[in-house]
Amino acid sequence: MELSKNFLHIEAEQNWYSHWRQSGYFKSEPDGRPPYTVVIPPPNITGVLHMGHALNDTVQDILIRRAKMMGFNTCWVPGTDHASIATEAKVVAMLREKGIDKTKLSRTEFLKYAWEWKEKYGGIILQQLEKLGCSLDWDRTSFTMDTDYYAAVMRVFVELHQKGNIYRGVKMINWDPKAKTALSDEEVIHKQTNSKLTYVRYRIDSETEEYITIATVRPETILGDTAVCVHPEDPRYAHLKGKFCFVPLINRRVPIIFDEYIDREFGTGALKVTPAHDINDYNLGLKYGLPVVDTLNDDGTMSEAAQLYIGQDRFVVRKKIVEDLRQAGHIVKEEDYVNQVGFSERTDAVVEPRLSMQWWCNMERMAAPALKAVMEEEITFHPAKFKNLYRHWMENIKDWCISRQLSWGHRIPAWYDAEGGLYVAETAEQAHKAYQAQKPELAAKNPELRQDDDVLDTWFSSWLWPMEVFGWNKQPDNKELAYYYPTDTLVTAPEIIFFWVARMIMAGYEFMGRKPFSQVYFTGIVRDKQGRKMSKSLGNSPDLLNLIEVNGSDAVRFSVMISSPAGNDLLYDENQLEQGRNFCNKIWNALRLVKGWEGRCADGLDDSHLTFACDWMDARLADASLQLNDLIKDFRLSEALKTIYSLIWNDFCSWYLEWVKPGMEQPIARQTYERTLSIFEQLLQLLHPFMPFITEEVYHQLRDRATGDDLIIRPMPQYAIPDSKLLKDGLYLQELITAVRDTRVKNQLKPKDKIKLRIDAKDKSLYHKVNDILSRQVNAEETGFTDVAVQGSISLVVQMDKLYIESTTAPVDNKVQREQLEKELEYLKGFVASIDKKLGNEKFVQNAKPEVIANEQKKKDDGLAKIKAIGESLALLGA
RNA sequence: GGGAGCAUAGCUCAGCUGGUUCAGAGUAUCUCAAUGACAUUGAGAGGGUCCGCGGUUCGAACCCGCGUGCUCCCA
Repeated sequence: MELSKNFLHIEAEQNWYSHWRQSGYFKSEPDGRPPYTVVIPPPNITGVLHMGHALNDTVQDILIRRAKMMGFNTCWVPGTDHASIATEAKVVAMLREKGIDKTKLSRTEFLKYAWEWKEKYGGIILQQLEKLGCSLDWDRTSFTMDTDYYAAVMRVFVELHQKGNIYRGVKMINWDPKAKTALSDEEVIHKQTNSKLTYVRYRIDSETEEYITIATVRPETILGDTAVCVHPEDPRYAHLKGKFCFVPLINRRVPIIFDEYIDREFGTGALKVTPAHDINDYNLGLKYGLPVVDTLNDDGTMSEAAQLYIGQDRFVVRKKIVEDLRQAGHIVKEEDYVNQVGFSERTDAVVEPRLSMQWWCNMERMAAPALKAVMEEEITFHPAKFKNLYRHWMENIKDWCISRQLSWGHRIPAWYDAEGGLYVAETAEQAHKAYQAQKPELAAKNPELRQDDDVLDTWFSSWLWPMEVFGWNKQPDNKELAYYYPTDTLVTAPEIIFFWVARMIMAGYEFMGRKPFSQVYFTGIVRDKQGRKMSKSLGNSPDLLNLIEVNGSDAVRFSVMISSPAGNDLLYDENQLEQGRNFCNKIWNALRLVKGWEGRCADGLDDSHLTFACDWMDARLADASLQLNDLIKDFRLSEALKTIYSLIWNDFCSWYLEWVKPGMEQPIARQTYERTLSIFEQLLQLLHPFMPFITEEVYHQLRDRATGDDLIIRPMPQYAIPDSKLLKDGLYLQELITAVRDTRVKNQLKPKDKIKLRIDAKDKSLYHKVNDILSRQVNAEETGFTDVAVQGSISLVVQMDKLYIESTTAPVDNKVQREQLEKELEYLKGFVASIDKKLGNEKFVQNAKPEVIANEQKKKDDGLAKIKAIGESLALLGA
């Protein structure tokens, strides 16, 4: 059958993905082989595939596919995350479009819509992973709100509550006024923002008209002020000790307090204190017993307590109040000011510090073993630099705010009775039982319990991922968990090292008593050409599915991997995509070439002149393969891909195939053909984890395969360390060919002009082996040895050998050659002189290692020999 | 404010344990090449103050200090 001119990726991708899947190659069951397990970082059900996933999931697929060929029982577990805030926001928006107001729905009704939404859209991202070629075990697909998973989250909550690590309390939290929920510290993104620093004067309560001026970036919070604070040693304010002042507009009389917390350099050195709306002010309030006036509603509008502007948005009020203060003569000045403002990770609303009753998880006890595991490399981080970051966070770990004022998620398993009594239990029945046992009278009279309205932070479920996907909760000693846990490699982004990685490690030790994974590989962040992070809001993320459709999955995988050094950010550039596409084309055409020889195979043909080529290519294969082992072990995947790329394009296509290629219409020896097929197959195998589709397709095009002979499951050969002499000889042959070609071009010999090549070499053994190849590659009609200079020829020197090119067609231009040789001679003389200087340096000879000195001596000898050879050639020219 | 990292060709980056690997790759640029697996190609060329200044050393892109610029994390 005729091969198409180009690789047709769309057909190949559909074909092979379904073939792999139907053949059960992605499936894993515990057996006698060693396992290699990866759990996917579960993408949000709201998400669509973007460049970040492409990078992250390609890396995982590479690791899995390679491990599979290495003989491991590989298991890559897919799944999705329910993503409370993001999903709830999507569902609310969808309802709004339908004209439905969420607040008018009961919880049950809302959840019905949310589940419908999940069923409809939640699987899209998983289907997109198929397009990328991901070899996930689809039968194991998990979701963080599956029934069993949900139960596991309940159990964990109750256990930690019993251990005293989970408690309920009022604290200052980060409030998202758009989503109307608490956020953890990790969900707040601090951004530099251009603000205004407003100087406002407060009248002192005294006989004379006296003022104290404070500076603030949040004038709307003035209405919640309950003190003004200055530094005790600040001479400017020493006279105000014991005095009071009036909050402008509302004339609240508040004390002037003195505390060393104040930065005297900032603003005027006087700080307004608003305990309800700033964490530091809150702490001051606690210290000095200040009242807390909460001037904001949960949606970010002013509350009744503010007295003014009630019901108006905080940002509107910020402008209005400055105007009103100005009218009243309280504004001293305004300055431009750049500060850090917290934004909600999910809704991008400006986060409001707010006092609130929430559920908390104390992490200190769980942090200890988790920190130790990473520091002592029970779990290794790649790159290791993230260990520091991790340690810093773990050593300063704060209580985790785990409640969210949302409906979509795991509802907090806490129930309250009419008297406010609390019952934490995995189920409502258990809670009721506890209620009846503890308060029989009340329970008889008033049997109803009210469940807490809040749900848990999403990460409070995903931290159980590596254990719960194998059914930990239902049966902690089950066969699967025993076999697959701890998993091998977690591949994720450094952005979620605290959110997720650290917490999974803690959960692993806490509930399984063992680490959840052995290695963590942190990929970089995908950026655009200008170095900006790819994001939906910037719109600089290309449409991945479209890229795959146009260029092919392999080309996309190539493009994200080739420029993704371990742990560094990836600057995505479309011309890498082109490089990937060209690479596919190159491989495809190598296939077309080799296939073209199939019908020209001849038995009994002497191919001894090609033995060198095949032996050398085998050695290169072994050489590269051993390098790959090390690179992949260290997660240097982009370098690994570069190594294979260069092996295929340069060694195989540019050199090897040219060396063994039969002449036009000429037959090829069957042995050479067979060896070429075998080499090609091995190259495909090395490349397969990176570019699975084209390699599988070409593998099948090369030969007729028996059922089940698929590249994806072909065991990787073990390569022995190759003969270094062979490798060196190959390089030397390349150098010879390049030098002669170069000389031809410089002397204006046309590619088709025939030449005669005469070689003056001390060691002729290599030439005997490669003469035929050399002749063909430089288009020489004759190649032979000589002991003397050949008159009227073009001469060149390659390492220690002198070569003479005789041409019948082109005139020999002495001048070009002379200049060239003289230039080289000059360089060599300088080179030898510099070594002489080194060797003449007594201190060098005394201090340097013997092998370094020997090497210098050898370099000098080689240099001198070359100088001699060039000198002879020059003498010949001068004649 | 605290901490971490980075700076090598126009661009993106390798360069491990200090020594020749005359500092490499890919890409971009320039020149040449048209029946031949592939122009999605081939053969070549040019392109570097290894950020600056000091120090250690026989010897520094590499180790140390200071400076400059950029990035990230935490508060």
